[in-house]
Amino acid sequence: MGRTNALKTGRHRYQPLARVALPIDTARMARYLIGKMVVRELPQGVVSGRIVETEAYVVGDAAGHAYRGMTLRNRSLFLERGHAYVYLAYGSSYMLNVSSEKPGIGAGVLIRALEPCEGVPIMQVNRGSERLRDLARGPGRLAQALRIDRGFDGLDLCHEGALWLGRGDPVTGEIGQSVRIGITQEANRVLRFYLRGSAFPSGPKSLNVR
DNA sequence: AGTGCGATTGACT
DNA sequence: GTCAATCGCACTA
Repeated sequence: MGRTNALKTGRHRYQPLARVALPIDTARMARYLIGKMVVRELPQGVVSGRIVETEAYVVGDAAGHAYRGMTLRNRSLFLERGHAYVYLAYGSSYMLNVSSEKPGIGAGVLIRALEPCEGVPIMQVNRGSERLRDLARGPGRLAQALRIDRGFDGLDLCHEGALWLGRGDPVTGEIGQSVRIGITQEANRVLRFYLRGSAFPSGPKSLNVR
């Protein structure tokens, strides 16, 4: 922290991600997003976190929500890369995804965990939890900490606003990979990415070794 | 109109 | 480690 003055903008430490810099390939995008920032601007202040865990839901993936074609719920997955797809899982947890392919092609990256950076006290209020490690470890917790819901579905995340993606500090550690969490279809595909050695990714230890 | 099912979480043994 | 809550959505009729 602190050596990123070259990236500084008027209001924030980080510039938004440039869409042209996003890989047009879902698995590569999932890896690319490790180390980037999710920034949420709330009335109380800015809340942000560094992405430490993602999962790719690729083209033709039976586990992906776009697999059976476009519906009212999943249509944001078909937007140009860099748009939010937010849905409600299990009736209680919102999931933040980033669309990842060309317009009309449905695929996305699930943001599964953040290392909290700015606005930790706000996250603690939003989550009703004090523990730093639990604030955004898991996709549902992440959305709760940042107050993300279906209202953000379809938002372009490549511009500063209520919710956007920022360039992070360069990733120094290794990026690990594993099978994805919580799915039954295509369960053997290695499409989960995480920052090795970080305390903030979700998942059992057994998945966080490679 | 009815049915079944999760890209999870938190509580509990 | 196990397990149930919870509800929007897709699917069938």
